[in-house]
Amino acid sequence: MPTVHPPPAFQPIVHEGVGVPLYRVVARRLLAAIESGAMPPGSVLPNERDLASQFGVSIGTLRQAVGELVASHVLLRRQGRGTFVAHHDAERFLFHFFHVERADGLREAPEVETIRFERGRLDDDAADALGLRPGSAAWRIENRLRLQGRAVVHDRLQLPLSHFRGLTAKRFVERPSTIYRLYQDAFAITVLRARERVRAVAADADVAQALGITRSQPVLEVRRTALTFGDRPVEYRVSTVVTGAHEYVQTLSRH
Amino acid sequence: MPTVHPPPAFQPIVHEGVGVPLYRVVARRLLAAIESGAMPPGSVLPNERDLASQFGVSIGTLRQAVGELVASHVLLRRQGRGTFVAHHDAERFLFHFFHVERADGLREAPEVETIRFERGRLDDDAADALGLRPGSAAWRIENRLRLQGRAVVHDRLQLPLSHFRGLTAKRFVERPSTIYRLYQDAFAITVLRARERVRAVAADADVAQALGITRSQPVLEVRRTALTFGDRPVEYRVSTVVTGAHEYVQTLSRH
DNA sequence: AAGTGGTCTAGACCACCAT
DNA sequence: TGGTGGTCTAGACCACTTA
Repeated sequence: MPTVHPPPAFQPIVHEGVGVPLYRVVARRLLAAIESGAMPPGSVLPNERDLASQFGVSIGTLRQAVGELVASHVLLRRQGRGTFVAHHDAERFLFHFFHVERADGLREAPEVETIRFERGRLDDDAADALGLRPGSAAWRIENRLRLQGRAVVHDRLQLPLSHFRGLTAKRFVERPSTIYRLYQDAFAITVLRARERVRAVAADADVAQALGITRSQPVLEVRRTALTFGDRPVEYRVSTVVTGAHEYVQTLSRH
Repeated sequence: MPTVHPPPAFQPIVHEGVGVPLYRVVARRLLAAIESGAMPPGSVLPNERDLASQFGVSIGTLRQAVGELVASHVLLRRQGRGTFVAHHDAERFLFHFFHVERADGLREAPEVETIRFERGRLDDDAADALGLRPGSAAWRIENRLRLQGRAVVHDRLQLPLSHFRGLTAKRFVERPSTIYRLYQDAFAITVLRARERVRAVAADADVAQALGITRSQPVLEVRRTALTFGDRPVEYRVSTVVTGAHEYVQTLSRH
């Protein structure tokens, strides 16, 4: 039997206009192969010598191209093992996309409990963030996240139906791993990064009930737009965080 | 006349234990020269060929060392001009350390107005963040920041006296550029990055008065620890942000 | 032992910038 | 025009992983 994902054979690079560095052309070719599904998340790339000769470039140039994609978390290098197309897992989610931790610095993956799942329409904010028309068909999902057994975060997700056709409550709830991993495995959508805008607001009745807090208590409201390749938005969510025992954490300027 | 900052001559690298890559040894040497003051912020490095031969390494290895320091914002490369020791300016501050912008995405540098400047003592939080004893002598400073003429942020800074000896209200207020630039020029302290922890709280009387808002209105409280070389903490500040017209913004996972 | 990525060399030539 | 960093080559050898 053939392997499930035969690595594509890359054609030598010819000229591709002046001013564009060769390594960037190579990086774009690799990215295109990943986006097209020819090299799915988790799959291994041909080794660097082979790749370099397929592209007709030196190994140094090939490494510079791969290095760019590693820096943007599209690829993952593991010495002695190979280079892999990055995929979502609990660790990556925790590190890159979940920025709530206990006041004393303890980080842990949240327990997610889905409290609402229905077909609906994008509200104005979501439509704006996703670049779609308000009222477009969408999944509307609410989750409650617990840390150390305590309800700390309330999430309202809006997913455009056009990207997530065929999603069901059952598939959503019974996913084997994180939500972003589900996007990736079931819909070939890879979340690479996200923009977040944070405000302080008074908890509304909905959130207060879901999190068991007093109405009008100050809470963080985090509005996130998740992006895939080419910075195309694929998910809009509003997270409400009860701060006090837990906090929203950022390290500025690491890059 | 001699130039103000003659670039130090670097000695060839001999062995430096196994397992440590050569380029990392070179990077540490450069960093040490910067930390020691031999290459002050804004100064230009010798060109890459010369540096490589001083260290006795190939230009590729030298470039890899410099590349690491550029990635961590210690150095700055400008093609055709040279490699420079990074220094703080309004642009860098805005980009790396000021994450408040108008709800519609407009970013602008804040107008800073100092409303309190006095000698005092570190409180428990600041002492903990700075790794010093509570009650250590410190400068305590309060600023009000305006955006588009509107008071949006209230800052409470605590600076350990030991690092900022000789600071005066006059020097602080009449600094020619940003606060971090003052740290750098007057105290040889370069802020490289910062950790921030964000909570939603009700505005206290102090803050409400300074920002002209109602007491108990939900506001963001951002507690920042600013770090220099070796992740040594040098400043602790609590910023209170009125969100609504303005927001706290983050882009996750760029790196 | 075989295969992978990681480090390092000793160049050549290009693109950009100041003068 | 001369100097800078940026790109690219064609290797050699090292360190790590797996079998």
